[in-house]
Amino acid sequence: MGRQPCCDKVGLKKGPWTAEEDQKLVSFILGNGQCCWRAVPKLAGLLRCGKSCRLRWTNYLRPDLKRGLLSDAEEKVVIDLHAQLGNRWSKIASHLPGRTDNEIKNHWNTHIKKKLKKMGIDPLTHKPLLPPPQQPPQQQSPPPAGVSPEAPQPPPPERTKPPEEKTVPVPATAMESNEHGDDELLLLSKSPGFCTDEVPMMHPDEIMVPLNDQPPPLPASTCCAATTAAAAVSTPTTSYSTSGSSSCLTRDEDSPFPYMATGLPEWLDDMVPPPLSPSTWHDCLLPPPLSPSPVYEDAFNSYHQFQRNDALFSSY
DNA sequence: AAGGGTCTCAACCGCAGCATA
DNA sequence: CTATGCTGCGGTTGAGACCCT
Repeated sequence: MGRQPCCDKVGLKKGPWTAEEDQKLVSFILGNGQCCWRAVPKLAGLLRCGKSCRLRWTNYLRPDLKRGLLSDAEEKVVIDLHAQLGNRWSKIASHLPGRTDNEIKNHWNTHIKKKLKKMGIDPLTHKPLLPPPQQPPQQQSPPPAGVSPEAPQPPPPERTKPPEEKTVPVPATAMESNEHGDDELLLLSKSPGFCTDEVPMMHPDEIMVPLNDQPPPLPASTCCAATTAAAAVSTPTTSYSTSGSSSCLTRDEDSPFPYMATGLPEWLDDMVPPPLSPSTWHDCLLPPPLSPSPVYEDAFNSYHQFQRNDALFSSY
């Protein structure tokens, strides 16, 4: 009945990851692609459970992550989307390429919540904070600036699904703030909505690196197989360029590929081991799909779309 | 300079829904 | 159809960094 347990949880390490563990995990994934997380720790020689590996990769090691604080524009998008979706961080994150749900959640709790309270806005309801006691709930005052007047009540804090959310509506304020660029926001809203954990299963054979149309140039020192693979092992949402023109990654601090912007850590230099043979994967679990993934073609096709989105961000 | 308080964020926990045998 | 395992997600925690007195 059922499946094999993912891990026995006995003798597994917990707590902060060491550089050595990071190295093992990155090395393994760059060399072998992402297959079943359950099998990763065993194959990578890690005393961690697959869940922990997945989290570490998606929240910290993924090469396409942006680092640093959210920009004002990103913050605004988060606020608007939160007004629509509530605490559905993964959905919100899917609209912010290079950001993880965990990162957005943290930023919300540590920065945005305070900011909104300071502005007299209830971060839960996105309505003006009620003045002390004896106040009937749900007053009808107009919504504050930056909050969509038509934004429905965010779902209750519990994990209940909002009534309808097939298409995430573009925040009205964002739309209004961009009269001539509606299509760009629409594009944003229609962009492949990948949650940060929804990294497509990949195998090195699947990695497709755009060769024409000037892909983002890599720093000379990092133009190695590892870097290329690192750049390619990413969700389609990350194939955008953060620069407004051409396709160069010029803003280091905003680079979706932190290792590219700052140079790969030394330990990545001679990383990328020979990939596991399919039979090794087989030994562990299912064989990975070996045909080229159309996902990355789509990603590359939407390359310019994201360039436009970036322009939109900078116009806030 | 030291001690204490506050803040930040990586990582863990546990639940819900889905997949599979 | 049922039992069990897996994955994804949101909430929470706690160690380290930072700030203030």
